[in-house]
Amino acid sequence: VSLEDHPFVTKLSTFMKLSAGDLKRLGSIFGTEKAIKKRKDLVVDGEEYRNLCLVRDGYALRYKLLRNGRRQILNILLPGDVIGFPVSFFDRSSYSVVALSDLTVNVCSIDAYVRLCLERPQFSLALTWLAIKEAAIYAERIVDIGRRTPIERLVHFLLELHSRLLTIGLAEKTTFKLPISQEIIADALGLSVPHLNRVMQHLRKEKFISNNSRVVEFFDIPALQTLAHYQPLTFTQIPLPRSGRSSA
Amino acid sequence: VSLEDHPFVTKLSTFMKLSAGDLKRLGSIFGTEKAIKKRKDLVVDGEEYRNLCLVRDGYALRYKLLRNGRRQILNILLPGDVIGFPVSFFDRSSYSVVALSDLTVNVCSIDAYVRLCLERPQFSLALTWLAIKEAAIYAERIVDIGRRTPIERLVHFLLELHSRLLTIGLAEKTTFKLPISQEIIADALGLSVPHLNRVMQHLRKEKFISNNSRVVEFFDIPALQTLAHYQPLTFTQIPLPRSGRSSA
DNA sequence: CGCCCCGTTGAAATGAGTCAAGCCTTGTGG
DNA sequence: CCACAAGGCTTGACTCATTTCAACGGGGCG
Repeated sequence: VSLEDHPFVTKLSTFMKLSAGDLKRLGSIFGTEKAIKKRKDLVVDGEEYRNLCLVRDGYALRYKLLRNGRRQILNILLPGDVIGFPVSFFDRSSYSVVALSDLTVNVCSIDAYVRLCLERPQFSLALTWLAIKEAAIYAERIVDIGRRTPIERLVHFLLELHSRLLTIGLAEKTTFKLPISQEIIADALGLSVPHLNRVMQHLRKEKFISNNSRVVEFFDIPALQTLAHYQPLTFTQIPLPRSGRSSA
Repeated sequence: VSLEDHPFVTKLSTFMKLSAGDLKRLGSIFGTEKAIKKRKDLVVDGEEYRNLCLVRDGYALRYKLLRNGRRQILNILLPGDVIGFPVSFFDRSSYSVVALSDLTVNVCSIDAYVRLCLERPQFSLALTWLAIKEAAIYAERIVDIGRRTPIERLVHFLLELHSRLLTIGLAEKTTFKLPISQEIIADALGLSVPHLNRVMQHLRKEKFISNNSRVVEFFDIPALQTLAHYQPLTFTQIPLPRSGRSSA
């Protein structure tokens, strides 16, 4: 199976070079493509899960449900993201993942990936970089929820989503499709649905954004970035030696 | 320099085996031990930082300061933790790190560590595991701040800190030294200081914990775990082949 | 001895949640 | 093709948890 056009590869390419041989090995591990139906649970809180699972197409949700029925959404998984962060590295999951839309994914066990890493260490570094990126996204969410006002929070969330969609080619410069309901945004930002709704209306009224039928448009990105204290971050390249020591 | 008794090594040992040769190579990279004064900035928001830096002794704080003067604390860095997550992997930092106490650290550049990884891939996997652990801590913090009540939040925070201190041998079964002020806890949990104070008093009054001169004692850990929805997590071992392929 | 940090307390103000209802849109089945 | 159902969006009124602001006390450190 060829992975060249896989959004995961697109993401990897932003911080490392992949040789044809690398791609082939990746393909040999992530060969099987799997279709998942909307609403299907991929990971269940409390159960064991030990795979890397790459989203090729569609959206998913990583979340935790508390006893009192409250839900906190940790992240929205886009094409190229890894289902299995961070749960595959613990004896059992503490989060759930559910498909938001119909999904196609490529699955590979942790064990198989580790074997690949021992053979080609750059893949292990790639995994580190991805885990770090995940941590960085979470860190910004903490700041969002902990100390930013609801308006700032929402804007920050939208800017981040836009930026992530851009890197996998699923957004325009000032516009993108927002594939999620307000309930989901509220649960991601630690707000109630009515309040989120009012904040959204405020943003529309003040002409910061428009938002019709799940398409968001930013009217003044620099202003929004300032408002939300948004700092676009660029990854460093993995500092691999320039020699061909790791080619096929 | 010998690292055998370094809390970082203690942490690594919980999920991988380190040969004598591994330790020696690690020592060759993290050789220099550095003393840092209390209150000294280690990482500054907006500047470049590109080191792994291991805390051997003392405490530090990773935080972000917003324009309006609000501060969100991302994590409290304990002995064995890595200063440089996640900022060393981006072109410039978006967080600051400051020493909470006098500190001794071992520093190593990212480049040097990556060279080590290419030579011994298991170190690269170790870094992945650590990054994942960091992400998992952040994830729980998101749930804390987003959807747990202030009491749950505080208890969860204390349990987690206790568990982290236990793995590096700095806590007793039901007791530990809490090296931080209420202002810091408040900024970590997204609460105001007066309110955190009242929540703390509540916990004491209800005989859940005692807390004198920065020593915390838990009276009924299972009850506290239930109260806070706390799920202790155990890391999986890195699934390295049992053969000695990676020995010195 | 005095200062400063830290913990503590109180009163008042408010932002955000809750509950409940209505409407609009989308998808679906007859 | 229409009718209905279901989910998602919007609105309002009310409540109260939490913040804010301000002041005080104690204890350790210089």
